[in-house]
Amino acid sequence: MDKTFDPENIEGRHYQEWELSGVFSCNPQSNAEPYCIMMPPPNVTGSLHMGHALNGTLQDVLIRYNRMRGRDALWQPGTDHAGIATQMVVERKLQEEGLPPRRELGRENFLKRVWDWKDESGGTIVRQMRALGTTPDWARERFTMDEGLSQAVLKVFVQLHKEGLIYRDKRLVNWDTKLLTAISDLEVEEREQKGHMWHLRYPIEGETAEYITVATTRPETMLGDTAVAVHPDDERYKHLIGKFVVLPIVERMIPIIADEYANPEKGSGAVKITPAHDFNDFEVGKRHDLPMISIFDMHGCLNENVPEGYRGLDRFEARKKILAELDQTDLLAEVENIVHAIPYGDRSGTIIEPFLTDQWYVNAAEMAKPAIKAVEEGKTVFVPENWTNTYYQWMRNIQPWCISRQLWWGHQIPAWYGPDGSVFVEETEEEAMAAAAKHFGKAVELKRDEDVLDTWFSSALWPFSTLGWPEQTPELSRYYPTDVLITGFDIIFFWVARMMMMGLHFMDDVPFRTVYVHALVRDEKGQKMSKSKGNVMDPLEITQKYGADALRFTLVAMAAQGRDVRLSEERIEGYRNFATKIWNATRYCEMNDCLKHDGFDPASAAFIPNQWIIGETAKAQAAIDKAIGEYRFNDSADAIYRFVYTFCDWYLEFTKPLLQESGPHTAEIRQTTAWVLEQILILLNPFMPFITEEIYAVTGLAREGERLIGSDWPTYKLPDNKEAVADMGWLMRTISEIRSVRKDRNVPAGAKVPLLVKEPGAAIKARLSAYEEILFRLARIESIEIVSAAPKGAIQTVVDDTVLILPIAGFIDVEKEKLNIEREIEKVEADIGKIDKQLGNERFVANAPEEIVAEQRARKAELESKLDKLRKAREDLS
RNA sequence: GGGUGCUUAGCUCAGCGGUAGAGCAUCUCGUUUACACCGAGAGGGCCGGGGGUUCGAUCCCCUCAGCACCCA
Repeated sequence: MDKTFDPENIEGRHYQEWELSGVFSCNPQSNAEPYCIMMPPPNVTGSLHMGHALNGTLQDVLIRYNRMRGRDALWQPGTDHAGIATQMVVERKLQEEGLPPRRELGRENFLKRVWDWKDESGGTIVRQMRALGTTPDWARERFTMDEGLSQAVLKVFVQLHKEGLIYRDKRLVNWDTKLLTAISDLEVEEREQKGHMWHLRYPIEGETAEYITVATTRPETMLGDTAVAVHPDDERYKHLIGKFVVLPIVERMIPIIADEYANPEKGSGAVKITPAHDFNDFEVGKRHDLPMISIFDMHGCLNENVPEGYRGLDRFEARKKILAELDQTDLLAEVENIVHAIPYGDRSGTIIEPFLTDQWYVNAAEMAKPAIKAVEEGKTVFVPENWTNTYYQWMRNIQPWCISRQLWWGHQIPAWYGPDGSVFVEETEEEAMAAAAKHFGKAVELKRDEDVLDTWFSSALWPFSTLGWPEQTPELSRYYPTDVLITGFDIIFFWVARMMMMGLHFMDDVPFRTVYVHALVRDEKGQKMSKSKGNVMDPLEITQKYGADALRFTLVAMAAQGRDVRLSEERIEGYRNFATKIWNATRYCEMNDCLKHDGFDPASAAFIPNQWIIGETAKAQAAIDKAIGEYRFNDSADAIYRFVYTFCDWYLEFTKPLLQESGPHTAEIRQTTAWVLEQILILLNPFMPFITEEIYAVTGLAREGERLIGSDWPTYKLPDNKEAVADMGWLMRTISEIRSVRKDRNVPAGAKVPLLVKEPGAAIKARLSAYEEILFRLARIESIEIVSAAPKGAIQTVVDDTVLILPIAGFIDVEKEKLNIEREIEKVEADIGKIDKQLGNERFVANAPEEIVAEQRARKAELESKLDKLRKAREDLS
């Protein structure tokens, strides 16, 4: 074996072997209990970032672990067509290549180009996931625009429409003036910005020099004002209600109305109402049956509904011009500097315009009801559970979901319009024609709705559409509901909530039993990684530099519940070193002929250190099981990490001297070492699949054709090993204490010293003799002698209640030594004082659990014995 | 404005009613045939402030301060 592990050379090879071996595949025919995870489908043309790496690693740990535990594991992979994002990329490409924009190109030609782009770059992210060592069932990979999934979309749309849960409505939407499409309220990002509040004076009709002042952040919308509202109880304005103002510039007469939306505390207390361009005003307009005058076109430029001089102006130019004109006519009362939130499109980055259009909506409030109930009843559980509140809060205040997008890339809405505008929603054009013929009494020409559906509409079906729905496939009945969904909190609303709604409606059961919500990956300073900040870490570069195992282990080790992952390269380097450590431990095993354990039964181990390390192996396994079962990924990583260090630092060091020459336990030590090494490989495999697989192969621990990925997760049946734990605990404490004393007194590392033990009991005597060789080597001791008193100038120290004496007079300063002991005595006295205070408290003794009281009494006795010995040691020094 | 987190060693973070922990960093030592991508040892903490509950609070409750994020 080489001296260091070289991940780059072996990762690709092992991955290929795994994939070809077929272990990634689920097996619907098997008798094993199924275990299923739906991969959140990444954007088909995207590339892998750290968020994907974290998400994928956690899922892979669960899948590998459960596969090893004998479950029939299905990790369903796939990609999402990402309507807006993908269409934007292709449109930008057209521009770069000097080609005509999409509307000139025509729908068919444009879509062909998008598909070309999808074919060209579509595999990227999926290939990149392989570099991480993730093991989804690639053969079942799906794409949201696959035929089957598209069929599911049609069926769902049509059925929900027939049930009245999807409907067409004219209302205000969030309109993106750059992408020229509606977007959902979730795709709008509010950004705090400095701006102005302009106070405008509107002349009252029929009065000279009487005005009502309204304040607005968007003066350009005044061209669409159809009322001024005041609060019904506002004494200042009561006399004006029912009168009219003359809208400046436009010269339109608009009423002064009473509505509680007007807030008397804010500004002048009067507010302009523009029902076609503000969500609140829209509601006011509906209440008062006001006209809704739309003044913008889809590009955000003023349309024919405004005075001639303003037509065609961009909304922000119009603002300047209006302010100038109002200022000139002395109708601009005041300009106030304020900070306010402005809506931006999360994709386009442009300011979103509330815009009055016809769109398709899902009655989300209705569909949310069962989805809320399911979580209330515990059918789906969030981990960490506080996300439940976030889910409820959103679901209980849910707005109609606008699902139509004025795009071409996506699922075209299955709605056809007749000559009179009546709509026929059917899965196919033929059915729509038939329905229309029935409606009109004759065949008519129909025009299909040009719009497509929000991408999240199709991904909401993912947990059942990927399993074959609407066909009743064996997979559908076997794997739905899935076991767990692993996802980031940023898409709880976008995706998780919608899957809940669709799953319950069409499958009559929740899509997943558990939702594990992980945090965002940030940089080491806690900043969100972004290309513009230049702080992104590319998972592939990291993988090349440190190995996929190191990255995976780091992500798992840092995935504590409820915390963001602050990733630093140092940490990754540290876990790369951990991998090297295991590699070198294996080399040691190889050199010492510790790679075979044929027929070894760990329960039969006779040598105490062997019993102990075997017991520790079982403890590590139990800790990993517990941690993974509770989705405490960081704890699982910690458990295996610690165990590997215990094995290397203590067990291997204990047994080293015993392997130098043949003794009564040599054979069993070799077998135990080999056995524990193999257990480490298995237990670590879900976290670090490459290095463990490689070691398994090169050491010959694997039998012909066997791979760790397909091996069984262990469970151990072992005899009680309390004695071994006690012995080894004592041995480790003793060695550490002697090392510490030597170091404190600057005894040269190479110098061997005698160890004197003062009047030990029978048990300690036995230990001293049993582990003599180990003590000699690890504590650099040359002899052990039982004595009844310490010689002059020797160091005394107490382990448990045994006095250890190191006659190293040459290295010590008696005065300093006295101080050392004095300090130690003070510490022990303070501890005893604390316990005395507790035990002296009647209420403690009466109320505290018995075992706590007993524990404190025992501790006190131990400390007193120690104190006694320390005092004697102090006397000996003087 | 409403909500949710967070505040523990120099840094990044675990822990969470009963003796304060890890990694990294720092300091010291290291010709021991696995490993310097290493080992051994050490230093370093009013567990954000204040109140309460409790025999006992870093942990539970209230409150204040600061910092994040989400929703309006």
